[in-house]
Amino acid sequence: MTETDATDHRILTILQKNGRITNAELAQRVNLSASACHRRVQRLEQLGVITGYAAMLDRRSLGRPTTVFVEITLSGQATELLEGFERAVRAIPDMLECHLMAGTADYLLKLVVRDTEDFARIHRQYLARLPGVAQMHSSFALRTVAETTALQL
Amino acid sequence: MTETDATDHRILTILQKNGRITNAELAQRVNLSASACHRRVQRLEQLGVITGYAAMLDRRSLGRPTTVFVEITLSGQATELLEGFERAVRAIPDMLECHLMAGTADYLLKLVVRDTEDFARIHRQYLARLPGVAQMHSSFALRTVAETTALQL
DNA sequence: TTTGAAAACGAAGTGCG
DNA sequence: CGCACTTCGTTTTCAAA
Repeated sequence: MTETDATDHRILTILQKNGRITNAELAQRVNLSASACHRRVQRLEQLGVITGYAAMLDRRSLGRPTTVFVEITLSGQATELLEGFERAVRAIPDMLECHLMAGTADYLLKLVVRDTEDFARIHRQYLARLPGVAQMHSSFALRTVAETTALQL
Repeated sequence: MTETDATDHRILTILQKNGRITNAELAQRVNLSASACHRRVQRLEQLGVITGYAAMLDRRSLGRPTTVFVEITLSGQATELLEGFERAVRAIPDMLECHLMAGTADYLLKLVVRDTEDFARIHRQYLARLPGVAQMHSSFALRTVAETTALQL
């Protein structure tokens, strides 16, 4: 909690938007010398606050414009059942997120697909074969109003 | 639309996992000369296939361990209503995603918060004040099984 | 112990064959 | 498309506060 200060937060805010900024420019923007700034970034990486760097891609250009959310209820709450389900879930291609939700042992999955036909194929090939499923409900996103991974610090 | 070949896909797959890899190493891993590889990456950036680079942060370290999904039904479908709602939604802090869903003019929001109390505050301050809302339902994630932004190419 | 200046090293980007 | 060269950034070291 007290392991990151306000300057760290400024650094992280910049790096979330521009993960490839040069250390020299980053240092300028947070009013530090290059070496002091460099040491802070290294420390944040070592602490695991920065887990890595990623290129952000345009889904549309790559033929995955469609986001689908799938809600799944399992037939029970036994640990074995959940483990088997989760193992199978991890094998689904283009599955971006899977959350175990509070309440009724529901899972919420987020997938990105080419089109409805592509989703039908994924459904047949993967979703319909998931073990221990009692109920499943899929919802398509018509339009994404906002989508980011950047935390506000 | 945009023509990308198998080598581009290999480049993108690597850059999604390691956005700060050096051009020299990237070139080696895809069996290209440094200059050829460099030109491809530049082209992908220029085409908008690569939209940027981001540091990935650990939410837990930064005190935002809790993911909440909020489903909202509006009281109508008038363009004005949607626009007013979306404008207000964009002002919510720690809102990572907002999707307009097919079906019943539902919105699905994803937020990351410190704890349930923090969510209660955000609810009071922002969610409860959104215009045109007929129904709202919030669900907490107990555990995140999988979470990535990386597309499988 | 922490900081900044600067050197040494390595990578990126350009232009030319 | 590849090579070589120039420029620029990173990273280490060292000295000082």
